[in-house]
Amino acid sequence: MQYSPSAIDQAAKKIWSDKDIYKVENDISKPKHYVLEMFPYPSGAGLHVGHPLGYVASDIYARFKRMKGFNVLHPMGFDSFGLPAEQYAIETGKDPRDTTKENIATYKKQFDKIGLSFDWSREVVTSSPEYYKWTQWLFIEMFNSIYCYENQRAYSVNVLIKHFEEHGNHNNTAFTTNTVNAFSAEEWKNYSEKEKSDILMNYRLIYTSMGEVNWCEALGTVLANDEVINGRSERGNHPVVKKKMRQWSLRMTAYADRLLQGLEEVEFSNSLKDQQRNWIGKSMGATVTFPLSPSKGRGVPRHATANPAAASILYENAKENRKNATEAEKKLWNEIRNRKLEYKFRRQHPIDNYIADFICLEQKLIIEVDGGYHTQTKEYDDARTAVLNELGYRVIRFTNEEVINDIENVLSKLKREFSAPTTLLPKGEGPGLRVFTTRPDTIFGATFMVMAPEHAMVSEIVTDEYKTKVNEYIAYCKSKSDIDRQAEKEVSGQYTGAYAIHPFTGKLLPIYIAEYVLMGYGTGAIMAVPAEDERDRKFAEKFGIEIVEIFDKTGIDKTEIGDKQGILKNSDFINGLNWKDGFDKVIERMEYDEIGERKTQFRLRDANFSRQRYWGEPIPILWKDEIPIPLDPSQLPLLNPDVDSFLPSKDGQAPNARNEKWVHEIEGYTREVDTMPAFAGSSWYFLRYMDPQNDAEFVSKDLVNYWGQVDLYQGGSEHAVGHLLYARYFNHFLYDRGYISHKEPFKRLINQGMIQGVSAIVYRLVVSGAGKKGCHPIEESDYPEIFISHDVILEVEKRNIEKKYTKFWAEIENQKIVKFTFGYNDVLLSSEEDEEFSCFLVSLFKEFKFDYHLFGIDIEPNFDTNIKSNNLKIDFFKNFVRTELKNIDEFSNLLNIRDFKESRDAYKNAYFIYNSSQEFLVGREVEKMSKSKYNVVNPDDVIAKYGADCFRMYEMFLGPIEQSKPWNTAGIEGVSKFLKRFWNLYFDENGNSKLTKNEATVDELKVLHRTIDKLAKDIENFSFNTCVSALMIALNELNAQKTTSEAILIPLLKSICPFAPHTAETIWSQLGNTNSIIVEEFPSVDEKYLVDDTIEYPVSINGKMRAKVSLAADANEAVAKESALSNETVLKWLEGKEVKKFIFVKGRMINVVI
RNA sequence: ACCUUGGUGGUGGAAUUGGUAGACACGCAGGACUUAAAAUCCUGUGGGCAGUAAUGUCCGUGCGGGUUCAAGUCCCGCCCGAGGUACCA
Repeated sequence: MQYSPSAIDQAAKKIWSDKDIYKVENDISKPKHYVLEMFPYPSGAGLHVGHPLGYVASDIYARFKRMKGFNVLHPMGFDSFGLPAEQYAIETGKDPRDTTKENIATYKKQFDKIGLSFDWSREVVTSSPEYYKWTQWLFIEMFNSIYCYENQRAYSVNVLIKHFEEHGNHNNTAFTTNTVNAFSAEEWKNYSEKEKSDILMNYRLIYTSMGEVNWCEALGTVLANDEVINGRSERGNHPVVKKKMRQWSLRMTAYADRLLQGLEEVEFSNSLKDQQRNWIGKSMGATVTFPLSPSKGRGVPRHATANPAAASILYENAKENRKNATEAEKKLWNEIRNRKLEYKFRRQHPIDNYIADFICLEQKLIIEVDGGYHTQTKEYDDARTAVLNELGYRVIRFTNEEVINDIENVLSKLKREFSAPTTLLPKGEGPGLRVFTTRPDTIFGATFMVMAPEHAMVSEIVTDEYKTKVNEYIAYCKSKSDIDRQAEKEVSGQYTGAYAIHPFTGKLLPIYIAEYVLMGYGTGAIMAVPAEDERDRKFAEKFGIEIVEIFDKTGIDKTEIGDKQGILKNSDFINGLNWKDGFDKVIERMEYDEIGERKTQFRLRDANFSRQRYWGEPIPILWKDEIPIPLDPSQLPLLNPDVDSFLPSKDGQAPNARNEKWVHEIEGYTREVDTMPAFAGSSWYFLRYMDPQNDAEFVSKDLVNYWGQVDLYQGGSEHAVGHLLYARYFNHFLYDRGYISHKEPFKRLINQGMIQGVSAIVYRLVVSGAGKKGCHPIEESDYPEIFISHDVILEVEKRNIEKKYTKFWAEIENQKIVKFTFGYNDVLLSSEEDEEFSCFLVSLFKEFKFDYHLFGIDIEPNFDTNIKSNNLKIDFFKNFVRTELKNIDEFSNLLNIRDFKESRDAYKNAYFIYNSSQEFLVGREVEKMSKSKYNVVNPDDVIAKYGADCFRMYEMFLGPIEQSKPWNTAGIEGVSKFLKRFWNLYFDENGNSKLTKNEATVDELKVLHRTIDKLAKDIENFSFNTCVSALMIALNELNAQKTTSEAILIPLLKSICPFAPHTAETIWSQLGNTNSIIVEEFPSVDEKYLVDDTIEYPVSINGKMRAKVSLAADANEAVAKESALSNETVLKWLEGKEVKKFIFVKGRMINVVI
């Protein structure tokens, strides 16, 4: 047989399919090894060259392990629910069930072309009912589970219900982040079904709550973050707003600590662990409440209700009273302390000139217990009540007997009082501004407060004077995504006119709103410490706010100055302490003063588990009277209903609502119409591969015990915090509920870098409005598309000071652009240099006949008019579209305008701004290869030309697996030549075997065993590029030695098998073997060929390599010194100098210091 | 902005983890074979300077400092690219 990649591929594949070589048996007598790829989404564009990088790598690993005697599970399947298929369905009306099937078929064909050793009998597809039946079952399991924070594990919700029935919610250890009113067992029993359901909803691991979504009114649908650009929809440029909707959520916060601890027992890279740790974001700190001040005068902390003149005496008396509490007082205190009645009570609390027995400040409710220690007259009591009422307090009295004999009645009376309306508190005495800080020790450096612009309290505290400005600023922030807000380089913010009061110093701290504070983190407000925080400092500098230094950093090495160093100063009672001691002391004081408390905060949020989409698992819930009831598992799977369109229903509900018959299929109930997110199915699929056809369980216990953890999980680092955390959470949950026997799903994880695409970027000019104050957005359809050649953009960019601006305003006068405003900086153009560009803009406007109305400018359409006061806003740099690579010339980056116009309807009438050579260039950007970015390169063509093995080895040869790099076929010829020469090592030009029984020489054996040794080590380390190099080196050396010995070439053939299985298999069978080489044993290393008798030592002078000396491998330092110092070159360097130091590292090098 | 990660010849990358920088391959240049081309094979190939040459010598791993006998590798401070930032998967 002649060398021919396609013939080799076919021959090998025939042998494998005849033998069904990849079928994996559950043979528990063999040691197992589970090698898994991250679940691919079967995109309509088919597999691209980026995917196989990881697949080939783990295929090599799996084949290697198999040849090493392991029973290797190496399955593949498809994460086939998701947005792209749905989007395609909306656009074309095609059923995603069909398109998904087609896409999967394409993928499988492509996988097989590459020669990946998957056992397709174990294929798992998330969108198949046989699979999602179990995803739905899991939903119900989680819905019916709660998490006990004391025992750190999940239980059935029945455990909690039983607890409620026996004890109410006293000593309830179920995890929740909500506040739940106290109730007794008796009360629980009397609650309605709805009330019970609502209470349990606080604890279920899957629960409903209100959550925010990106709502696009024009499209009538919820958009993914991906689909929103600058506050507008990617499709159609329509406005997008945040809207509250009822959502299902996954209570991941319950597992925050477990997910953190679990990282200790897995072999992930440190960087990946760091990413997860940072994502979970456990931080220790404190919440502090800063009282608010009215805009004029001073407010006081809410609990400081005593008459200031008498305060110190009153506090002393109160303390005394607490010590001498009566029996009734003690009993009542026991029942109401620690928020047992939801609200906080204080006892013996001074108010004005009195001391109340018990007081709830939130409710302005005072409880007096009569007949106790202080026996006043009725007149006195009445007078006192009158005064308290005057101050806005309600007073409720109980007798000693009532409390002692009928406490239940007392408590229920109290609860009734809570529901009575309370008057709103005046400004400055309100609930205060609550902040979370990880650095309570810096509290004396706090000189201002910053709230997120969307903080609910902003509207309450803003003074009339600042209302307009604050609203303008809020509108500005609304148009930006959280990411954009944080990425903003320019500091911005707006003063509200209000002040908070520093709880220790009483100083007034101005309250700002600013985009850099996000509502989603902590409490949505911060105490700003400009001395210690970079962003706070910048803010303070910009707004001229005082910066109080609080750390004395003298004596600390400049290079080491960082956070948490130095000794506290200007900090009252913590002066002279280090940060940690200050930290503890401040918290201690805050807790005593009841203005704050120690708090552990997680950044991790509960995961949203609802999608208002069609193409996902229907949520197996029925609603009856606002109560969600899970389906009985026997009714699963709940299939995706047929719908007349994949768009949302008329009232904005998920598409499933369109099929009303389905929604009301079961009488008296309404079906949940939301579906699950894509991560539902992909968070547990690795368990299903063990037992893919089991219809009775999601996986049998025996099989999960045998296959256990995934030994090697391979996938992209883009899944570091999403998929990997969800999957770990699901696995921990299943472990807790006793379904599987291991907590962590993935033992070892290798991150593959991405093969990136090089997208073609067509820049677009967006003219969006007019007016000095802000711009009035106009719809995309109001004017035609305008595209600009990339080099023109670069030209504009070059003239800008700030490199990354996104906006500029142009003022136009006498047909010339006279002034540009970039962001906040004015840039005056020197007329000469910018003549050309001015002209381009003017001609642009002429091209459009400059219809001002078109641009939303209300002004005479006359160029000679002075229109200085009206500004156009033109966005360049974040406005671009990507185009298919076939529309451009890969080398010159010229756009084929005709093809481009054809590619979308919207571009048919587009305008193009050329460069001075009348050319139109696209920009190129290296980014993730993805269908949506039109930068996909398909592997099929490569395989057709070079064969599967060449493709496999070339992908490996590109570089380290974990590194990302753009796809480039430049070096593929080298690998192709290698394979051909490798074939020619075994066969002459007539296709006859060249192998002989010649005895191998020592040199040949050295080459062989060093290669095998290198391969075995590098495969374990997932370093495949060096494996390919090693094989190339081996071939070069064996060719030079004209090796024909079987003793060398047969082991070599086996060692290349994991990398180039088609070539190895075909050579193997051509040599007359009838079994498959895949089941042969990987050759082992003979250590004796790895060592050399002599070593060539490099000799350095002062660290620079100057000479070489050959020494026996066991030479000692004395021998080395003698040899080195007598070397000619070394002597030349030594001339006139003495040897100060001689360094000898055995087996490595020699360094002579002179 | 934050978290993670990377930056080495014209290009992809190697470097036993602190010890000969540029393995292996592409590309390029020159040569052999050929009427010619392709394919194949051979030689050279980081840059500067000196030399006819062998060779010698200086510089050189994004930039600026530092530690060390010795730094691509460790430390400090920057610059740039990529991934993620919770509904792409």
